[in-house]
Amino acid sequence: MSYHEGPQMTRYTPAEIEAKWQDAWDKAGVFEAKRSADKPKYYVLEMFPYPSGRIHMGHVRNYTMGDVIARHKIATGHNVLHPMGWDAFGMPAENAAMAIGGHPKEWTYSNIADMRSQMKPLGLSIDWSREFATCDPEYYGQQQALFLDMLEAGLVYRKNAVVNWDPVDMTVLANEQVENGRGWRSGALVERRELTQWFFKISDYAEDLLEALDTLDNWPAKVRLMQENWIGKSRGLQFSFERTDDGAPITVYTTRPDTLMGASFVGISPDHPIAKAMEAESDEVAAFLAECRKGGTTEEAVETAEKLGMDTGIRVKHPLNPDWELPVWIANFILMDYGTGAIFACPAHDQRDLDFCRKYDLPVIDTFMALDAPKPVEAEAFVPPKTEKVRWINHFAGLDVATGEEAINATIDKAEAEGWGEGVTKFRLRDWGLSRQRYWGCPIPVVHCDTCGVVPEKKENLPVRLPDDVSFDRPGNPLDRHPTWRSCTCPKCGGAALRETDTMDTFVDSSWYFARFTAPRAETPTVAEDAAYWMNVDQYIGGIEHAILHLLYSRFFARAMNITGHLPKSASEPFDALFTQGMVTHEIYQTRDANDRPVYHLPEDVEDGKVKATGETVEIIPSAKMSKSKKNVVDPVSIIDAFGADTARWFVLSDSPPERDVEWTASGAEAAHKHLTRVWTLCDKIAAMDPDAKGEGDQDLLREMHKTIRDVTLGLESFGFNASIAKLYAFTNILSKSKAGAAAQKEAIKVLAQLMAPMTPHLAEDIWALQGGEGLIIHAPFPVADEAMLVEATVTLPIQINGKRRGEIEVAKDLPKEEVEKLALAHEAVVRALDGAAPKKMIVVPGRIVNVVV
RNA sequence: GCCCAAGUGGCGGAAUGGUAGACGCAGGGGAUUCAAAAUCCCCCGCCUUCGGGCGUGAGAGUUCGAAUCUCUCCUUGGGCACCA
Repeated sequence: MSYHEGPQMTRYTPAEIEAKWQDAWDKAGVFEAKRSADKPKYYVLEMFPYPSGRIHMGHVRNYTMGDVIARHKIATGHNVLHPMGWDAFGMPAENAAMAIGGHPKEWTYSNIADMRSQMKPLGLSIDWSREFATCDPEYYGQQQALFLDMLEAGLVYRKNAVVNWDPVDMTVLANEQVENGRGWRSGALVERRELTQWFFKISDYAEDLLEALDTLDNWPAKVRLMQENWIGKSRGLQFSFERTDDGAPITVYTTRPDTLMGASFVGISPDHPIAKAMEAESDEVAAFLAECRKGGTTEEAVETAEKLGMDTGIRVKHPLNPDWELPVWIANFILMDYGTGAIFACPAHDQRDLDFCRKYDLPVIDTFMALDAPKPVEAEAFVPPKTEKVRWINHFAGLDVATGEEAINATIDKAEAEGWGEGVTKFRLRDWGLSRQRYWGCPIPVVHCDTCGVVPEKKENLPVRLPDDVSFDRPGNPLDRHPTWRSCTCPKCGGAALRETDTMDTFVDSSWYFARFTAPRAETPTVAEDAAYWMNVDQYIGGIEHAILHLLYSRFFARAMNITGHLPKSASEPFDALFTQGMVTHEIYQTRDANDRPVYHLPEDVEDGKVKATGETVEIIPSAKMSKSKKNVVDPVSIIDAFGADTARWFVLSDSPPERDVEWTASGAEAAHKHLTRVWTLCDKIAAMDPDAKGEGDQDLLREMHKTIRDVTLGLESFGFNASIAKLYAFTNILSKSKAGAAAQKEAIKVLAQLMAPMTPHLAEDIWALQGGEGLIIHAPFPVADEAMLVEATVTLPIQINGKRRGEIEVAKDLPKEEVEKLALAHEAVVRALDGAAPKKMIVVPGRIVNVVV
């Protein structure tokens, strides 16, 4: 450290300075959000975590991004709300109780305490006074009040729906508890079984939720597209097939009515009323339906299951030709939830129908063929885009060459004119089933009374609290078998009644927490003035895995909360801007045991490709999402202990664009730390300069400084944190080599600290203090680039020949096109390429490029 | 099976129609040091007959010009309604 003159250099000791500044922020209460009219408000929110007990690098990345935004907004004069809470209900707590004993409540609250203490050293700009957990009775009691208001508003109802049923454990299983069609604990083959369950009428809002996607300009296009596809608006034809017996007609819905002449059979869902009626009378049908009900409830399980069918013996008449009879089959791939639960199959133009027809030897009839290479369908269905023109065979509306779209419209028009069918709009979106047959969730606040039926609990009796004395030694819902909890009095007649034992889906908890943060201690779900002031969330940040369900449910809830008076109309779209960040990944280190089974090793136990303890060589598997089972995890706490929070923060932002995955590498973390040490040392060096010392290149340094301000700011405003950091690296290089005078260097290092402050707030505060900055850096106005310093007199124009770069010329910024052409033609590379001939064409894009076509 | 993304040097990535590889890691060379660590400086896509040629998962297309736009395919990741 003796390579330059000056006082004894200090060491960069993050442990000391980080604690010091966190303490200073706390004392000054800088992150406490208060309503005030003097500044614009800014609400930044990261998706709140599930309290698993340990924070992981994904959390560090997520919360650091939010923190960068929050700190930048504070520095640009905003009144910032940046809260934190816990998505605390859910299955893992019950699983832990089953596996290791204890109570979900104790497990959860102890995890929250652990995670909070791991999170605090990161120095996040969080208003901890607003913290809550969704399992706090103060929170879920308000959620129950919301539920009652929604019930009253007609947004909640009960109906039957299928669940995964474990016939051995006699319990409902979550999708993730079904492994290869078997229950995770019992190993029994899972069945689909119907239960009466509670639903939110999200389908009432299908059209609105779809249309409003267009207003979400600051959401990723891919998220909007995913939601659009999920809502799945379609226009099709609904009509009925008359039966040849005297049974009621079978109503079908199809999005491809134009293929009606290619109909092969009519298919009904195993859950269709006709199938169910037959089940009671026929052992054969009952056995077939039992077969269809094997397997889980997921769409994936249903769609990838082997296609099964059974001829019901029922025959129907083709609507266009009463002499044409079609068989009615029960088919396991038809969903009762979509359309009418019945279809007609056109195997020539639908692969699924074709597979089915080939298997069961049903006819395949072409209805149209390609214009260029017409050939009958064999093993592959012919499914061109609906916008492609095709040649129709025997089209009943007289079409010859037309697109699918045109044919669909013609068919619907014809059906409506002739009165045998109508064009209808349907949505793929189903109502939201919120019932869960589990303990650790928000109790649904209704009672079942023998005389009054289903009765809402009175609001003054909320919260309906979960009982603490429960056990998890048996499968099933402990609320069901609790000796006394269910007993209550009917709010309506005062007679003896039983409580509902279903609890709410945890997605309900996370569908309004953002609104609760605006008034977290209120005796009502929200407070009008606070909601009006803080909503909407200006920037929401979270994982892409929540692109559909969580975000769609939250959008629905915001609407429901508006009509029940808990949110203003303007908050119907609660998230003004959304950013979906990528995961943190790491290589996987694997060896094999005596039985050739894989054994995984923590990164900290591996050195130079060998297991430290045994010297075994590890196999390196490419980076994947950090997971405990693969042991490719790096504990943020140990990184903070080794390098400090600023290093961890700097690294998770530096190496990859925020929306992409970032690979954690030990060398990358060390490099980040090395860089921060370098900035620290540079600060010391500048502080030690004679304040009056003159130098050379002051203007150049300041010019670069202003360019850096411009570029870093742009990065901060557009989630280009990695780009901002690259510019900060570059400017640090320039500053450390600069021979400028003391005043310019001091200005430069202070601005550098300010630009770094959102990412490395502790280091920045320390530099600011050492360089005599006024107050806390977090309160100092963010630097603004001076436009005058950004203007360049000349510009370097690349010269291309046939689009390939072959040279460059330096020209005045506003040199006329003709002059540029002359200079380009005089360039030696151009002269050589032309070899005396005239150029075919010249493209001059002022200030950008010259392209000579020869 | 269906829906949505992503693919660029040895590695992470930059450039969103205009100089491909900014910035960082790894690597190589040098300075400093008794030596090392640390630090500092320089080099660093591939091939080359030193003219240049090739190069952004593969193949085609649009354009004066394509990593960027279009189509087909391959691979990887996310979601599929009871994981959160």
